[in-house]
Amino acid sequence: MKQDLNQQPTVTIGRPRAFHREEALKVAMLTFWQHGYETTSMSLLSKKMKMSAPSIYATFGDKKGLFLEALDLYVGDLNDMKMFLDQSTSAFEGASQLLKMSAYRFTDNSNPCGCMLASSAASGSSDSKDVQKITGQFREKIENLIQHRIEQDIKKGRLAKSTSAEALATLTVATIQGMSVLARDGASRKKLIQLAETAMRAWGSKGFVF
Amino acid sequence: MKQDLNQQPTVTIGRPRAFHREEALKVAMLTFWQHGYETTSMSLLSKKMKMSAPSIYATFGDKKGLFLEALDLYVGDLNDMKMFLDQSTSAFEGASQLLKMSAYRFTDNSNPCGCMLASSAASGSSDSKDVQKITGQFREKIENLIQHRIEQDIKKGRLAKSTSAEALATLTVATIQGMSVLARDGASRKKLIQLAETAMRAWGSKGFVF
DNA sequence: ATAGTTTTGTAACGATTGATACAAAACTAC
DNA sequence: GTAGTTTTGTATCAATCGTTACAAAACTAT
Repeated sequence: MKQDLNQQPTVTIGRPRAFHREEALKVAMLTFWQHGYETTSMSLLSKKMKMSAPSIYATFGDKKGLFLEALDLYVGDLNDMKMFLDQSTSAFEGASQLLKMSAYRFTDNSNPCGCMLASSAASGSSDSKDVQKITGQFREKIENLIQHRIEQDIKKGRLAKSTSAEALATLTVATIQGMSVLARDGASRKKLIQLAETAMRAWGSKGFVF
Repeated sequence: MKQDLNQQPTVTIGRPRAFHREEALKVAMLTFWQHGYETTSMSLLSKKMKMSAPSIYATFGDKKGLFLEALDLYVGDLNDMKMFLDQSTSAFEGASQLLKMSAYRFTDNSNPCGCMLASSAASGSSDSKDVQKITGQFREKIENLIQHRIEQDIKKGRLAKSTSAEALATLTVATIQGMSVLARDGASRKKLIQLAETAMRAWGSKGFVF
């Protein structure tokens, strides 16, 4: 019988940790979300996470490793997003919900404004090119999920054969990322919801052929 | 008779400058555009501009002053944008052209990818809050210009009275800013043009009531 | 030629950057 | 109690950050 390697031992050896890994990671996520990857200093992270620098390095490797873990935590499991889209009554409904959820998340007072994926590595020095690339790959994956969901509806005849799945998927992602910019400028939730609804009008009448 | 105070003297006193102010400023703009405000170092600027740090400081004040001048150079005169919108045959046509011009500019090989306004201060440390605010104010001004142009068409009956000028203006700005994100991810010009056209579909049939 | 003015290049400033060396501390195992 | 293991806190590393002091250089005016 196979052992569960993810299970951590109930009794650990050595001096016990003074912090909770997942909680500290969440704080790091929020800090990067607020201030960006390169423009967040280790000293600020140390203060916010209430961990000394050596503890952070021992736990997460280096700054880049910490950021990438924080980014994974922010994005979550993309399979969940895929399932959400698949279970939506239509591609239109799924994309619409995605936009509205983004509008809510980007203006949640208990979080920084906007989208961490959009802002935290929007620009940076040459040293951070790889990190910028990773955020772009996340966007690409999300766009592909949406595109595939739209293609399903086209095949089913739920959307016109002439529909460009790529164009609508691109619009959805671009709207989310643009929404993030406005959210960071201080745009209200109401305004972002209105933006979500307006963008969905590009799909045609409620996204139906009939 | 009034003197032209903008005219600089043909004969200057002291040691002549070894650089061309406007050319150096343009290089600074391109560097900030590529790497962002806080994530561009003075040493990189010094190298790219081919000016020593003291020369940069004597000419532009400090890093923030240099960035703000570079940002003004990037944005250009907003009156020009206002005139462009006013002279467009319709608000729809004006916004459409704006999106397509953005798609071109954001994928121009002789420039960095994307929009300097969108990426250079998308996030930053607490020290750069004021700079982030200024980029946001530019976006707000641009959105207002578009909104007012739409309101003109509504008054003229060229757009339905039920049209939300704010919603369409917000969508336009959000699309441009989202387009910038995709451009920096490496999206093709063709894809961004398609995005521009798709977003304009939210206006309804060619933006006409009739 | 000399004085006055401005820019230049060098060389450095204190502060902060990401990252570590090291020993005391706090635990388990035997 | 002693050995072994891991984390902690302190103190610091070299490098870079934005910025500036200062004197030599290059010009104009008289």
